[in-house]
Amino acid sequence: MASMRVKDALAADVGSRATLRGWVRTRRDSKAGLSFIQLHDGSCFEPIQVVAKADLPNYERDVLHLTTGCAIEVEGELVESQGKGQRVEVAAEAVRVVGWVEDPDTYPASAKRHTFEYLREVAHLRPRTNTFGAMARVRHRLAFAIHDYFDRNGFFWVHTPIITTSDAEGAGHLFRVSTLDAMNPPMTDDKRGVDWKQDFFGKQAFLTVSGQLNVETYCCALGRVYTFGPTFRAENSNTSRHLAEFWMIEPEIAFADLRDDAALAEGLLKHVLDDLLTHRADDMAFFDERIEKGLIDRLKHVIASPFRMLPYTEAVEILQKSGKAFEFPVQWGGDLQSEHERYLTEEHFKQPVVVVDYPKGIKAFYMRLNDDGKTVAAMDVLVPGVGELIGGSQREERLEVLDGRLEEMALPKDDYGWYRDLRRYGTVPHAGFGLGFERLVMYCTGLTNIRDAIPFPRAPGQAGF
RNA sequence: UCCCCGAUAGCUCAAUGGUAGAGCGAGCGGCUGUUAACCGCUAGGUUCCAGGUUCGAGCCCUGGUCGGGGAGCCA
Repeated sequence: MASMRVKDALAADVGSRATLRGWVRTRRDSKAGLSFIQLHDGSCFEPIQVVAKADLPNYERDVLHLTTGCAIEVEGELVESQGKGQRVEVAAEAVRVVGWVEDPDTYPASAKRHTFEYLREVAHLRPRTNTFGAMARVRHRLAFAIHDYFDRNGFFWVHTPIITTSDAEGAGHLFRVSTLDAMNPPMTDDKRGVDWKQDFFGKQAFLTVSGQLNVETYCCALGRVYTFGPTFRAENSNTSRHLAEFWMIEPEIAFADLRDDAALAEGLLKHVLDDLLTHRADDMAFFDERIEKGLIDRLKHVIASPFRMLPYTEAVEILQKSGKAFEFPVQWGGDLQSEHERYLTEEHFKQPVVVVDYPKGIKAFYMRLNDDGKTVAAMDVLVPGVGELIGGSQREERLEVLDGRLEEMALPKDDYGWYRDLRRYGTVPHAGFGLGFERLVMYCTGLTNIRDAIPFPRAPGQAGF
């Protein structure tokens, strides 16, 4: 008989026959001559209850020794449950042990509450817990919904490179990619440094920090494009919101300005939240009950209300008039600190806020200079609990202005040859943003540490598993 | 990288400088169509590492390592 997944068994008609395979979550015995086994196989949040009676030939030998984590195969009939808590259960006719837990006393994912800190140390077993099973399914659904939204709106997924030789993307420290012998690298003739010409790519290479510059080229040909892939930052940042390896979604739209960009961000977020609540209602109910009370209502509120657009200059005024004693003073021209962003989105507006038109001095070279000459068409989408979920901008499409910005920031024009070409050959206004996927997962689940929003987190000093 | 806090049983945590304990988990037994089951018993320890102070250190001091919270950088 073909095996059935728990998800389908829970929805199947009473009287159906089923073979189920999965892992034991708990076992409870009754002296009435039967054992209850909660079996999960990852297909959905709920486990299914298996009722194994004492007349099974291996009841004494096997069933009574099943512990949390054992892998089993159960064959039987789906029957109406006599107990409360579940509609159907499996009346087992055979229980086969596929894999035992060798020492139940030290099984790292035993049937008790574990802290997230501890579970990070057993990242290979934590997917068996409620929380991390749910996290994995939510991640999948969010990724699916993102692709779905873009596809429906005429976007094309562009696969930008992971390895880049452009060290000028201006977004933090890079991880070097090299095949040279680190102990004894070839040196230049003057012995002053490593001779990168002899390296694999004939020049220095790194892991990408952003696909933006690359995706802009396809934007200026296909019109609506996006990237969705891993990105890397070699920054020594130790916070609950940063990873050294994270996934980023970067749409780029042609013939568009910052307002179009903000509208896209809002449309995308609302679509994926709605899709998630619809398709992963089981996991979301768990996050709502156990991780963050009121989570579902919060997300529904976000879907229902328009995002608040807030020019940076107004944000500064609000902060200055707030009467709050901030650790860092608020003044026009400086970047908003975490505490400022938190105040705006968590206390003042209590909803996502799109801060736009930042001072040019604190933003990247490629952001479009506004007519005031002081600000650039940049935006940050700030959300309660997570902070900066999205960072984006309208790109500078005027070659002479772009060159002026490069010069201002002392960046070598020659390094931006192909990027500048886009402004020389049929340039158009265009805009885009970067959405941190793990931050989205945090925002949607209520998880408060980004290391719990990705299967295998990479952070300074952490790359086990 | 900076500031603060922490590290004791498989896990979560107690323990005036003087015999290292509990809850959960685990094993065994009891009870029960159970469902975070319940009741009883039992096992389980190089107190993170290296030094130091002391008659005596889980506790005090110094230096590491690792973890957490916050900050910066950002997504």
